[in-house]
Amino acid sequence: MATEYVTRPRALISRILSGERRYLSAAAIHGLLEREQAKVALSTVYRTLEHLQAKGQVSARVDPAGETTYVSCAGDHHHHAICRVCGKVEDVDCSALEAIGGALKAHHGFVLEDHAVEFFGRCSACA
Amino acid sequence: MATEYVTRPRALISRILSGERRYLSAAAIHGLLEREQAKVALSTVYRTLEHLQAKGQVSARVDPAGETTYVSCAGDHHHHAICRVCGKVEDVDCSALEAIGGALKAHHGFVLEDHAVEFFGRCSACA
DNA sequence: GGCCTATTTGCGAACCGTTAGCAAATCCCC
DNA sequence: GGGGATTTGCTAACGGTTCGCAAATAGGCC
Repeated sequence: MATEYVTRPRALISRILSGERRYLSAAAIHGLLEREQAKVALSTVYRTLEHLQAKGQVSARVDPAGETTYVSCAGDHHHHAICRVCGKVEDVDCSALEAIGGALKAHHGFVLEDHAVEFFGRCSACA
Repeated sequence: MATEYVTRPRALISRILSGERRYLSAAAIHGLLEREQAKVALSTVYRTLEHLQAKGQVSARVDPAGETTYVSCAGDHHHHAICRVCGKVEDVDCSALEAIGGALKAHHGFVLEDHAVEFFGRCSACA
C-alpha cells in the first residue's frame, strides 16, 4: 500500500512554499530551486504540488492567463487577500458571506452550497 | 480607424451566448455551431469572444482545469451563482462584501481595491 | 551496514487549449 | 456594383501540464 516517502525534492519544495507566502507557479518554484543549485525536474515540481494539495497543505488558484499557482495554506475554510504589488497573501475569514445564502434562496430559489472569494488590493507594506 | 463589422459568425455566437445562460468554453460554442450546421472556425470563436469581452457583453472565467469559459453578462459590478447541476448562472449583487473592506484594513492593514466572488449550489430547477 | 521492494524521480514525448500569420472572403459605404 | 478596411479560415506554433518508463532513492529488515 501507499507508504509515503520524504524525499529531497519534496522537502525543498515544501520549504520554499512555507517561506514565500505568495502564489507561485510551478515554473516559478522550479526557477527558485535552480537558483539555489537544486536540480529538480519540472515534472517533479508538478507532482509534488499535486501531492501537497491532496494533503491539504497547499491551495491552488488558476490565474486569468490560465496558469496555475500555489500557496501554502492551512486546511480550514477561509479566503485570500492578494496584494497586487508584492503578491503577499493574507488569510481572511469571512463569515459575512454566510448571510448571503438567505438572500440567494429568497430571490432566486438558489440553494447555496459553497463559494469562492478573492480579495485584491495592497498589503500594509505596499499601501 | 477601427470601424466595426457585424458579421455572420459574430451574430451566431452572440445569439448562442445570450440564449444559454451558462459558462461555455470556446470549444463548446464551436460544437453548438456545428450542431446547427454553421461552419465557423474555432479561431474565429476565440476572436469573437475576445471582441465581445472587450465590449463588456461577455465575462470570462477560468475553470479549475484551466479552460476559459464565457457567459453573456451585463457590464455593471455583480457576481455569479453557478448551478452545479445544470450550469445555469444567476446574477447576484453583493453589497454585503463592501463591509469586509473595513475589517481587512483593521486586521491586516490591507487596502481593499477589488474582489472576485463565485457562488456554487443548485438553482431552483435543480434543487 | 547491506539488501530488498515500493515509491519517487528525471527525462522526453505527447497533449490540449489558445494564439499568430497570412491569403481569401466578407462587410459596409458610396 | 466597386473599392478598401475588417474579418475569417486554415494551419502551424506556442506554453503550460501530463504521461510513460527506466533509473534512482527511501526506509524497513536482517
